[in-house]
Parts: sequence; structure tokens; C-alpha cells
Amino acid sequence: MTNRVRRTMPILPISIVMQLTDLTARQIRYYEEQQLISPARTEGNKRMFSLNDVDALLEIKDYLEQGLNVAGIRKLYETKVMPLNDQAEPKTLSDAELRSLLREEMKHQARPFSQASQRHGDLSRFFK
Amino acid sequence: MTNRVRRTMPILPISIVMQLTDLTARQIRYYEEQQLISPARTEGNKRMFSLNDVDALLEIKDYLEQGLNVAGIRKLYETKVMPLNDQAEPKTLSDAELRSLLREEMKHQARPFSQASQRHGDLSRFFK
DNA sequence: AAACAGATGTTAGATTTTCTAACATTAAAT
DNA sequence: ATTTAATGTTAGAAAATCTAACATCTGTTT
Repeated sequence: MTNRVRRTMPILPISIVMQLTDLTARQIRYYEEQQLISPARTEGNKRMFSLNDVDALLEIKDYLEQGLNVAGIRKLYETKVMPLNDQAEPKTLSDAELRSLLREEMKHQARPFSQASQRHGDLSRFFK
Repeated sequence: MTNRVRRTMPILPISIVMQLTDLTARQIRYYEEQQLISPARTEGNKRMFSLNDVDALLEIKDYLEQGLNVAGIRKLYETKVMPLNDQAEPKTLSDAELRSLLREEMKHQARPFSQASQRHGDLSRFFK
């Protein structure tokens, strides 16, 4: 009775993900194009999202609001600074790269990356 | 991070519910027609299912496998012997009705209704 | 100021998914 | 042998989603 969803199981159509995240379909597809997420596909090529995907989208949204750009977020994911995604092989950041990311964050009053802001980043708004 | 889904929120399309329950679309629609479930609808009239709906379907499936028929299951739901659904107003069963239900169960080696069989009845197969 | 780039909006046309309704089949009960 | 409950199958319509292209907006760079 007290089950947690297998968070990697693709069960949600894009329409529902739009509701859960307050993102447009355009935004979601763009973030996929930019390799920030990679939702599953049905046989008929429709995207199907897992709860982890939704979490990731909420984090992405939050980072964008903090002033990061897509490239910066991608870098964060690549380097596994963030634990959320089952990502490809992590690489190490050069000092220059790291400083560049940090500087970008500084520009926008952002706290250094804890789990994004606590207001978003997971589904506590919708799940209990 | 460790969230349970709001189990009444309609988030699943019928295709996914088919996978989760191993029921056909025909069966699912039939059970709705027979008032065993009442999934939400999108603006465009597509069914959207909650996790509670999926639980209910798994229970229905189990009861059918135990030899109950739809009418019997409906009666069970109506009389709130089962807690699962937010059903209409419960009525009391006449003794005759109750005996009739029980007899039907007896015919098929069924244990008296605990929460259906433990093998089904909730989503532990898919959720963790 | 003009040009550019990143993020998102909008639209069109094609494809997939889901819908209802009707008729068919199967197995069990009478 | 009929009848009925549950499910299968099919057809045609409507909704949801897809890709691709072009538009817009905002902030940077030259």
C-alpha cells in the first residue's frame, strides 16, 4: 500500500509532464535536443517520461531561473556534480571550465550548487 | 526524494495502464462501463488513470480470477467491504445478498475477502 | 546600432493513440 | 440448445504528439 514509484519507469505522456513542471512542450523537447534529458519512446515514437525525468526537468527549470544556461547545466550533469541522472561517463572539469561556471552563477545571486533551490528539484509538490 | 505519488492524481494514459495491469483496453473500458472504476478524462475525452485506479484494476482482475463476476465486485465496492475507492454512498447488504456473494466465492476455492489475494491488489510489482 | 545567439513561440502536416459503437466469439449457466 | 457475461475485433472519427521550419524576444558582441 505504501509504495514508491520505480522512478525510472516511463509512464507519463508529455501533456502530464507539462502540468507537473509548468514547462511547455517546446521547452521540454528543446531540453531533450540539448541532451539534458532523454525520455523513453513508445513504438510510435511518442515520448514517455519517468518520475526521474520530471525531477530532472524541475531542476533544469530551477537552474535556468538562477541564470545558468543550457550549456552550463549540461556541463553540471556531465561532470556528475549532480546525482540525479544516470548519465554517460563523467569527465573531469578543467579549472578554467569550473571557474567559468562558477562565475556565471555569481552573476545571478545564486547559491553555489546545493541540490538546486529547495523550492523545486523534486516532486514534493505533487507527491506525498 | 522519497515521495509517494498522490495516488488520486490522473497521470497515466490507458496504454501504460494496460502494461501495468496486463489488461486489454477493452477490459478496462468494460469495467468502467460497469461502474467498477471511473477514470478522469482529458478535455479531449481521453481517459487518464490514477495509481488508485491501477490498484483498483489489479483488485478487479484478482477477484475475477477468483471467480467473482462484475456484478459481485460492484456489490463489494458499493457496500464498502473494500476500502479502495472513493465510492458513492454505501448501502447495507441484505442477508440474502451477502449469502449469495459468499456462496459464489465458495464455489471457487477463494479465501474470504481479505484484500483480494496478496499476489495482486497493489502495485508492489512495479513500485518500490 | 547592427548583427548574432540562445531560448522559446507558433504553425503546418503527418503519424500515433484513443475514442465510441457495432458486431463477433467464447465459455459458463440455465 | 439458448442465453448471457466477458472479451475480441473492426471501422471511422477525434485528440495528442511528432518533426521541421520559421518567427520573436532578449541579452551580447562587434
